[in-house]
Amino acid sequence: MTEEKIYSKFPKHYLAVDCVIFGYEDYELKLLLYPRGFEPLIGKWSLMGGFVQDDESMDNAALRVLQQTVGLNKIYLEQVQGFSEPDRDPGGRVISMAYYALIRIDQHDKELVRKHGAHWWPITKLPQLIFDHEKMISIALERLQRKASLELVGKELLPDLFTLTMLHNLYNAIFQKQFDAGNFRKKISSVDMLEQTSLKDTIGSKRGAYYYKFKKSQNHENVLRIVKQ
Amino acid sequence: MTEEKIYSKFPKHYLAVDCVIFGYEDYELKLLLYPRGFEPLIGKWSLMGGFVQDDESMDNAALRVLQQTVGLNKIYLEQVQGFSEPDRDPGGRVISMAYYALIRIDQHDKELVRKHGAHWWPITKLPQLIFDHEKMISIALERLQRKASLELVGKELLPDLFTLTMLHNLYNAIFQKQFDAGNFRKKISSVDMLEQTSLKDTIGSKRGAYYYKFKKSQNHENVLRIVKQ
DNA sequence: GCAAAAGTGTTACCGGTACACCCATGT
DNA sequence: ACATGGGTGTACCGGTAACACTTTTGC
Repeated sequence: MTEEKIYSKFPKHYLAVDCVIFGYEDYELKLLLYPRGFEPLIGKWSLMGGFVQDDESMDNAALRVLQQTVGLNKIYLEQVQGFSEPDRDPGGRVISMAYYALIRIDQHDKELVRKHGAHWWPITKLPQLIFDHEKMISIALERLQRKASLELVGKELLPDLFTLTMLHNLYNAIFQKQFDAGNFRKKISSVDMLEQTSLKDTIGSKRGAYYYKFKKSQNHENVLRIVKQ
Repeated sequence: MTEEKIYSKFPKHYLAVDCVIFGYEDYELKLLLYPRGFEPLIGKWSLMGGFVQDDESMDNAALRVLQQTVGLNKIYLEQVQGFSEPDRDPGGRVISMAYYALIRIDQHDKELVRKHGAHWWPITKLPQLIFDHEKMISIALERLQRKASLELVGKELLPDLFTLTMLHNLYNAIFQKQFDAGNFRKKISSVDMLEQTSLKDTIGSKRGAYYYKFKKSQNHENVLRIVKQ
């Protein structure tokens, strides 16, 4: 019994993935946006996306798109939500699955990104976007915030070595608020996930701040609760 | 410029929705499952599903499927996650979006359900299921638990009038644990969402327990935190 | 010495938890 | 009267938030 025989009376649809690509730079959470490369709405700012192929899962489609656009292949990725209003794309009936990705701005392939005309936008000053991409971003940000409040993100957004102040600033950027420095520090120390190194950052401060790194064996029992849910 | 001209070089896919239908009865959280009606794996237990049509969103496809299978048209519904492994369905390449629904077991069309051969299964004693449906269920349950810990579910699962004990038992069933009765009661009272009626349930107890109902204007500011996230 | 960032300590308060206790009523 | 579930009160404990304070170093 072939596929055609079984399901052939049902309609088929174009299926896309759209990636909300988060990065962190200059005390700001940023998003990588692209000028759309084809009609309709060619040239308008857009999330990077692509169509799902026959032999790949949506996760893999998103990874492939990211590989092609930022030149990285080990990327933290999370499914966000499906978008399927019949008229969401004026170019045709396309169902899209939104993903969010976390990447290190300093690690991605800048040349590749430049060639596409892409640009890192601060999350607080986004341009107008096509279709339902703004909605995708706002839900993706909520998801990132939830993850960050439970899990200690940073591994995906900061350099291998980082100071607690850098982590603190990252969290301020993610939640758009000022966490108390002392309390934040204590909270972080209470979960046993970071390892102090003997190195110090002497650029950002006079006294110097110890660099930390993530422990190899992540202890997933210890959950943070940076903000109340 | 027609749809064909723009996107025609990309593949199309079958797109389905599968519904995790939660109900509550006899102190247990239950799931409505169906014997699959066609090959492959005909007769095996399965979530109720259906294919997305050209002119409907996935949400509407799920609502249509629910309408056709339990005979209700105002149903609480939430998207769970997309499933797209190329080989997840041996009958063909089908991407599926899982949804969960909350319905009142006493309100649905029992005759319609019986005709389909469907059965309400306690969440603790599920049969083997086809494809990745067990995964869909476990994620849907997590989502339901999260919603219930933040929002006070009950409107969708209990009768219009209910006692605090009934709500307590519902929460015990959802979280598979025993909440302290006194503390549960206080927590519920602290969020201003229920209205005490003058009626009493005199069947379940000798003293009698007041019936409550949900207030018209839900105060979404007041969030519960039944369990820590 | 002073400014500036790193890092520690202190305290008051709030909310969760455990559990004891009283209440109303049918038998 | 007593068993049963409904409903209330209390006391302890731990986490959180606000904020004062100390440390180190470059200028």
